[in-house]
Amino acid sequence: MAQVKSNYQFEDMLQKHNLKKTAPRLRVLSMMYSKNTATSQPDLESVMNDIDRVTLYRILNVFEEKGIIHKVFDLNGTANYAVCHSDCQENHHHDEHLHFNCTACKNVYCLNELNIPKLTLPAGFEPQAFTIYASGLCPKCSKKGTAKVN
Amino acid sequence: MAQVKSNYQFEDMLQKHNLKKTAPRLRVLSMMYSKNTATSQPDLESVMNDIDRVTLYRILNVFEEKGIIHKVFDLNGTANYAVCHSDCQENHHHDEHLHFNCTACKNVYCLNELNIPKLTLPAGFEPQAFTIYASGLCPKCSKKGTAKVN
DNA sequence: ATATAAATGCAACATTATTGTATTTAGAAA
DNA sequence: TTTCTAAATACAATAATGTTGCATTTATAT
Ligand SMILES: [Mn+2]
Ligand SMILES: [Mn+2]
Ligand SMILES: [Zn+2]
Ligand SMILES: [Zn+2]
Repeated sequence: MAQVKSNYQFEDMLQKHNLKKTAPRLRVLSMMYSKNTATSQPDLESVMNDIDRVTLYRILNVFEEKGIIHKVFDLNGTANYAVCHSDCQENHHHDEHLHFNCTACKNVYCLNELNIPKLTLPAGFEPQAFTIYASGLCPKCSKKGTAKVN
Repeated sequence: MAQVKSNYQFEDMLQKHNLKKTAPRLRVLSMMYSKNTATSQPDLESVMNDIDRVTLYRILNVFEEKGIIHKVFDLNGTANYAVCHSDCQENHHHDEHLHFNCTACKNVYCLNELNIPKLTLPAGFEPQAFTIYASGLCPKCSKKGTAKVN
C-alpha cells in the first residue's frame, strides 16, 4: 500500500520543484512515502529528533505549497500531512478524496481510490472542492476487535 | 434560517442538561442560536469581552459534551462551534451533515437538510460516522462577486 | 575553487490550549 | 427568607503550538 520510491526519485522530486536536495527534506520525504497513513508534525519530531522543530515546520509548509503533500486535520484538530497521490500543482491541490480517521489507533488514511459522489447544494452555494471525513475502525483495528490480532 | 428561541427556552435547555442557568451560558446560547453559521472561540471572545476566556473555553467544552453544540474545524484548522440540530445526546453526537466553508467570508455553514449518500469503503474499514466538507463561495459572497451586493 | 542564494538551527515571541485554585453564585434545604 | 453547598466563574500560571528574525551553514551555479 505504501508507495515504494528510491532516494534517487526523492532527489528528483525536489529538483523538479526547485528545492535543494537536503538531508532533512529527503528524510521527511522517505518517511512520508513509507507510510500509508498521514503523519503529524509531532510524529516527525519524535522520529527525527535531531532536526529542528522549525525546520520541519518549514519543510512541511514548502512541501504543501509545492503540491507534494497535503494537510488534513484529524478528529482532534491536529494537522496531519500525507503525500499527494495525484496531479497537485504549486498552490493548486486536487486532493478530493476520503479521509478515514481511526478512532482506535488515531491514524488517518487517504482513500484515493474512492470517488466522491456528486452533490447538489442549496441554492446560492458555489462549491469548489469537497472532502469527506469518515471515522470508525481501520482494517487493523477492526481485526483486533473481532478475531486474532495481526 | 437562524433558529429563533426565547431566553426561557435556553434556560430550559440548561436545566435539561443539569447545568446551572448562568449569564455567560445563556449569552453564549443566544448568540450561537441567533446565527446560521458556526462560531469560533475568538468570535465569542470579541463579542463577549467581559467574560473570561477560560470561562468561554469551558462553556464550549461542556456544551459539546452535553450534545448541545458540535465542533467543526475550518480550512485553517481553527475550531468552530455550531448548535446541534438533531438528536445529539451526552457524549453521543449525530451530526453527519455537510459543512460548507466559504473561502471569502470564512464562515462555516451546517447544511443539515442535505442527506449524505451511502458510501462503500474498501474492505476492512468500518466507518461509524461521516461528514462532508465543501469549500467555495457561500450565497452572500457569490452574489457579491457576480451582481449587486446584498 | 568561489560566490551566492537558499536552507538550517537557534532564539525569541505570539497565540492558543489547559490546569489549578480562590472567590462567587445558583439552587437546594432548612 | 436565610443558610448551606456544589457548581461555575475569574484570575493566574503553565503547556503546547504556531510563527518570525537572523546568524551560520550548505547546495549548487559559475
Ligand atoms: Mn489525503
Ligand atoms: Mn455542523
Ligand atoms: Zn486503527
Ligand atoms: Zn461567504
